[in-house]
Amino acid sequence: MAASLSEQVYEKLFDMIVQKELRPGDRLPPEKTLCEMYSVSRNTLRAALNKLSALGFTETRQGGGTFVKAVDSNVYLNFFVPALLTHNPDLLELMQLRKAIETEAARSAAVNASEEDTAKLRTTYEECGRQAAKMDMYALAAANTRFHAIISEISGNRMLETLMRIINRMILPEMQDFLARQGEDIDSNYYHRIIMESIERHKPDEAAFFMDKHLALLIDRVKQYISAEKEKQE
Amino acid sequence: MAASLSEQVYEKLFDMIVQKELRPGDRLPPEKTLCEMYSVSRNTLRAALNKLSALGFTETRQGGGTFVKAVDSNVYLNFFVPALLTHNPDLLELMQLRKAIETEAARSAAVNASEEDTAKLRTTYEECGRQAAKMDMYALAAANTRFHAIISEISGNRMLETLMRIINRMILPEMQDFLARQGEDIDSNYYHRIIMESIERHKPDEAAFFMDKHLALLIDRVKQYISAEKEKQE
DNA sequence: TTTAATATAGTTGTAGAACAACTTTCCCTT
DNA sequence: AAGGGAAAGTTGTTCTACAACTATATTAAA
Repeated sequence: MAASLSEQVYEKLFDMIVQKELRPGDRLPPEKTLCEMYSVSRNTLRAALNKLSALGFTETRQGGGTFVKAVDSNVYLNFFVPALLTHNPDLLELMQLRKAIETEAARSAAVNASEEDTAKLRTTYEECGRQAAKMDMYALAAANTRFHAIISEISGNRMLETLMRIINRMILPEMQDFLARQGEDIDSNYYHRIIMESIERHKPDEAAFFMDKHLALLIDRVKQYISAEKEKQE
Repeated sequence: MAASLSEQVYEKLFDMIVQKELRPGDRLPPEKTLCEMYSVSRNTLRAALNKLSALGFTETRQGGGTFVKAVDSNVYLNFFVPALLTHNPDLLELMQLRKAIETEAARSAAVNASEEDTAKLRTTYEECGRQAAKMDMYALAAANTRFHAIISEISGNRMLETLMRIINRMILPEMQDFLARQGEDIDSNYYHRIIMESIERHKPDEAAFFMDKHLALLIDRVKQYISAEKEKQE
């Protein structure tokens, strides 16, 4: 079950990009040259380049050349939107992934947080309180998301931060609907406070523990909500 | 700034899939027919099909045809990968992400593990022991990776599992080098055992706790190793 | 009749040549 | 030195041909 030729060429170019032999901004050799390098026809080679650019690794300009792209994750979010239309994303799996990442992020945040960081976090925490008081569930969900996003920023780990941004964007609409129908969201405020305080007091294990509990509870609520919806339909 | 022809064709086919005119499992018309439908050459059409399949919407079998794929969460990971790879993560950030995901995976694994699962896990655990005894550090690293991969499989969360696969692929070469220079790896065996036993006894919090400690220790070791290397260079 | 092997037609993968569309480079004119 | 324009270079598209693989239909055997 050998992979197709174009797939093999794709893998090679992919590896070169991943291994930083080709860096963002670099221009790939012209197609003719690449054809000779890999001993394939131009059709085959172009299929490989096509895949690279479809996945966002490269960008091709007619007459100009093919360039390695420096990707910011937001570009990919645009691709998500249509993808979401074709499939109800498994919300629970996503939320579990989120729990994994945020728990670790909270731990690191408690280690790294500066005065500035905690001030920003507290501001957003208070914003959440205001929106909750106003009972504006959509604004509340957005503020909650910001609160969590800030923690992942403070963590200082760009990978955690980027993944969180992506996951949040995927989850947010559904969470907003969920919250709007629930009508209220009391516990979040409590947990947010003790998570924030743990971070302020530089207590990594505490922060991680509360974050884990906070999100586990949220997942349970969503589970209950989903199964209640199912019963309603029967 | 008109989009290229192949891009236009891609958009049309994409819309048909999103709008459910083409449903998962459906076979697209043969390329010849599609060429006539859109009045483009086969190369151009194939560029469009290529993009669809690169993004995971379709699957093409040589001689068989092109079929619409049932989009599952793994599709989203196609978008994660570039974001992950081009962010130039350093090893420590990756390992922290790994710690986050594996800790959560261990927790779920302890909930879900069947008899079969734990048997498989134990087999791999023993394999690790054999390689350690033989002092074959490269084989040991590979076996260790399998051990962890199995846990993420048992978790039952496809997102965790796939992310782990990706991360492991990125980390493995560096971990092999690290282990080879360290010369030995005693603690892993101890932690693997208690993690495995926690999963066998269906103790989620225990499994998570030990996994977290196991990987935190590993990260510390790598940190020491890196700073020692730096000193050596001065 | 059913089944299995085989031939046939249909479909995708790869190759190569040719030209169109667009960009970059270089040279010439001013 | 600056601007304009020709020339060379590069990617986009078309066309033809064949290889590699699959699905279907036909035929022969049980």
